[in-house]
Amino acid sequence: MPRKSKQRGIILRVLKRARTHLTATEIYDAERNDLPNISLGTVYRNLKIMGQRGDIDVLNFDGSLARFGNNSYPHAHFKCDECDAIFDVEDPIIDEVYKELERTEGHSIFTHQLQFTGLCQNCKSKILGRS
Amino acid sequence: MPRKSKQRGIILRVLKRARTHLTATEIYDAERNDLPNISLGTVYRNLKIMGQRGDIDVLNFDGSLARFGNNSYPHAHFKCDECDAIFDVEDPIIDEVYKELERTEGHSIFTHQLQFTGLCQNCKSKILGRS
DNA sequence: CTAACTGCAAACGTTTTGCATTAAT
DNA sequence: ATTAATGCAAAACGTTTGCAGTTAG
Repeated sequence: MPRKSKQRGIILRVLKRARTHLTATEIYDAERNDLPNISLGTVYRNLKIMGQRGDIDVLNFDGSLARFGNNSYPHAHFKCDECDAIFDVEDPIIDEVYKELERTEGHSIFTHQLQFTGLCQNCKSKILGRS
Repeated sequence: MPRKSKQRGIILRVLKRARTHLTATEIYDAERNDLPNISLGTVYRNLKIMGQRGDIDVLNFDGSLARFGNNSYPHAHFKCDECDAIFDVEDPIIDEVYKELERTEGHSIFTHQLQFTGLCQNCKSKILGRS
């Protein structure tokens, strides 16, 4: 049975406080403020466990990895092409989409992942000028 | 300006013939039937080019990479948890979803990627018994 | 002839793993 | 006391890159 660990607790705190999704190395760096001796291996081990448990949100945009804390409730992701920040956005996939797809395709759907890319509000005004 | 290459042509043929999406190494292995001396580096180089050109479909499900030929028209993907095969499925995200999200979130959306997981028709009947 | 493309092998960044030690229960 | 979790370092993995030679235009 799993035990509590200071290291895992702090990972979750780091993720909850972050404004955007973080890579393993960014988490590692942040966590060293509190636990200077934590190892990157431990961060990876815990992120894996927490991802499997569903405690956090594991995200692969292009082959690099980012994670997110407090897997609050269903949401999709938006990544800005310009500044690379990742935002949570409303998820338009509802039960009826599952049902309709299951009907047309014949598979049984359990989960989904939805990602958008484009320009975030911030970068948009920088580029287009703040009219 | 880009030139033709036997290697790149065969990659596309391999992808078009494949029943499911392939990893770089699988493509490499398949291609060695025709070009025994092709190198894995060349496969990666070409997959990258073809992906950028939009000739093929580049897919990241969990940190591993799969690709798909003949980027026919917009579709979503379904991966079977049991047999790991990837199927193209109908994409429920339509223009109006973009518009609605842009309105509520304030970002400008250019692209999206949508992936489902679950049990494919085949594995479902294997597991549940062919009633 | 030019330069895009190749094969090869070395290098790279990310993630995983083995092992002896530490710490939660 | 038991054994999950750790730090450390080495290894594994997928991918990229430098280079000299080849090939398409």
